[in-house]
Amino acid sequence: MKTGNEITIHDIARELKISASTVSRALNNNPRISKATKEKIREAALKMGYRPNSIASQLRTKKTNTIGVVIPRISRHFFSSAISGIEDVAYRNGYSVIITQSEEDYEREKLNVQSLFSNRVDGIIVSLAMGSENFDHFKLFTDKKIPLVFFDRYCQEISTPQVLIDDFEGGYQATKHLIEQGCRNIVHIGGPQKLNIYANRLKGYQQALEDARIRFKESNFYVSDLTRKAGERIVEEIFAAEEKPDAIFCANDTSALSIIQYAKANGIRIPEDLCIIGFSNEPYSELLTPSLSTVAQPGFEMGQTAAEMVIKQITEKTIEDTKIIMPTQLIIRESTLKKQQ
Amino acid sequence: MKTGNEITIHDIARELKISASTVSRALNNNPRISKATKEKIREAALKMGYRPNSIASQLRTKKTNTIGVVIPRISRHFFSSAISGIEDVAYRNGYSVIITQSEEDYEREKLNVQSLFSNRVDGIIVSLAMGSENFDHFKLFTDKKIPLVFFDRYCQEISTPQVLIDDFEGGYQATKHLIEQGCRNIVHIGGPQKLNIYANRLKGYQQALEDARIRFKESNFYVSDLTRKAGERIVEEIFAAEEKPDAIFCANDTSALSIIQYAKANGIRIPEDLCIIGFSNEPYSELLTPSLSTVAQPGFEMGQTAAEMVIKQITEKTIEDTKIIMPTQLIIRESTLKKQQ
DNA sequence: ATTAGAAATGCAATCGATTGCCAGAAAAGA
DNA sequence: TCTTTTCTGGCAATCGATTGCATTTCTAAT
Repeated sequence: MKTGNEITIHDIARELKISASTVSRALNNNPRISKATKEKIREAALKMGYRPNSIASQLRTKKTNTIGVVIPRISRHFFSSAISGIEDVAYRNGYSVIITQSEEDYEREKLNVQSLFSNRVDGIIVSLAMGSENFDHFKLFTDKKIPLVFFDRYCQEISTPQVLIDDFEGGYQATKHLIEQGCRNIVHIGGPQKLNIYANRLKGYQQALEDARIRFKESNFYVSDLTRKAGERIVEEIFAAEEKPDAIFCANDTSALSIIQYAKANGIRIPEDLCIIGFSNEPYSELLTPSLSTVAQPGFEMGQTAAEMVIKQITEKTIEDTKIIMPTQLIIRESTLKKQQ
Repeated sequence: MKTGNEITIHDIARELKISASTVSRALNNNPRISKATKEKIREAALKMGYRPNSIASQLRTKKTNTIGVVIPRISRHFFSSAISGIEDVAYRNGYSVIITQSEEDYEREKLNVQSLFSNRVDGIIVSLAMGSENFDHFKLFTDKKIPLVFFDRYCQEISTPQVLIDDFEGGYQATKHLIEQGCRNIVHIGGPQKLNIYANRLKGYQQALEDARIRFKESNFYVSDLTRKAGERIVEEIFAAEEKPDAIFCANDTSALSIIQYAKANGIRIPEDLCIIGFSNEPYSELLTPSLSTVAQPGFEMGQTAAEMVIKQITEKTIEDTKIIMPTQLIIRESTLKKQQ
């Protein structure tokens, strides 16, 4: 009871007139300690209210049992599901999780990564910010061979495990579905093409057009940051143009929402005049009127997989370079489902 | 360069032929070190790629600069906003944040609290799980005088700072608004009454009725866990009964959503036949058709305030017992706004 | 030139748990 | 009975940064 208040293994050792090493080993269930002694020590530890000081242990073992997470924003449903998946796996394996948000900002992402490094996390899971231009901040991790796993939004320049979804296929299916509904003049509102996910959704869209022998028109492709505001701006632009589209495939639900609201306000009938499909299956998409067709991403499972991958790398001390691609699921709702024609 | 790869203050000291203490002090900007030396040391540190080992520092100073957070679930918009508020303040003050989810489960909450304690967080911010029956796990913190702040859902038995919203007033305003719309037979669907927030919303409802000289009927009050499922069950029960209500005040938006969907499916007109108001202003509530009236909570600001309070207690080493009550905001939308009569 | 006093820096213990190596005791074999 | 193994357990160094106290160096005053 010397040290302030905190009970240490030394206090237990003194109490039991044995050495601290024995206490440490007993509590870690080391086979070198006899059953009887272990029992005695555990009992004393419990009685004295001992709580291991993980900081001390971390310093000595150079393991923090902590996984860092860097995501754009926690409030997006896809990411909060992913976090739940990460936590699920992490806690079951005895890891804590430190979550940080970049808020789509490069500087903030950099700071977060540095802070996680200083906190000596055993590994990190990252989904890039839209604003990220440079990836040097990850060298901190790759140089020291600290496991790094990207999910959803990754960076090609760094060879490290990735958990992705099949954005190409998602974009393909969404577009194909629109074509099957009879749409021919399909606009695509995409995100920053620096990000793999948006580039692939575009490719899927283009491929579906091509397979249906519909020519891809540059003028039918818009890029934005996919916020609601941007959606509102773009939809006005679209409908101010000469030729009106009969369908819009948005790279996320947020911009699809803007379109729906614009359409409703301007007497454009959905899906009769205009079909709309989004991406991500935000919780609200099924609640809209008309309900929004979209492409679902398995957020929770992606989080789980990413966590399993970092933990595997941490424990096995192997830096692999596996890439896991998870399937998307086309969800058809009212916004694209024309009545039997 | 002895120790593996990691640069320590000793490496810098050796390089510059000075002592490690001087390096430490210089990097901490201690006034006892001369400007010239500081400059020299900082330069060397930068050049050598030195990264402070915060674990070592934490062990020595017994400060982790980390705040733990325990919330029911990250996916609820109110909580993710609160987290953003917490992070905002925390990062600006040099703290990391460890977030854990109880998923409304008592056992999980207990585990999370214990884990945060073992991780030696400098303080914790908690919003209780619905399932919490017992609060002994917080003794770990209160006994050791580690700052603990409750927000939104607190526990009366522990005297510690709280950041709350004015649930009474929120319930009162919501009910009063319904009465002003001409509703007289108002049902309230509340949450577990163990939780202060739901008990207070009920009280506000009752007070509003009383002030309008409407008798509170026990049969108009339902308790549930406020999930969508529960909402569906209850609404059927309500409309199976003899006397139909002309308004329903739900303690959250999720159950209000169930009601709206039931009403739409059963030809009950909103707001003409039935007014509905929720609580929390989930992002989807404004997107519903009809859009849902609700009571907004300042989640982000509550998070900020809670974080400021823990940090204040950490730095000033005072355990106060302040209670901050933040205002709610009634948001009137289509689901309660009858046309001019 | 000398020395009190201030300024700058160094020494060594410390935080608490872990672990390689060593030692005593008991068990087994010769 | 004596030597060799096998078990248990202890000693002391270590992880890297911090800090009270001691020491050296410098400034300035006599």
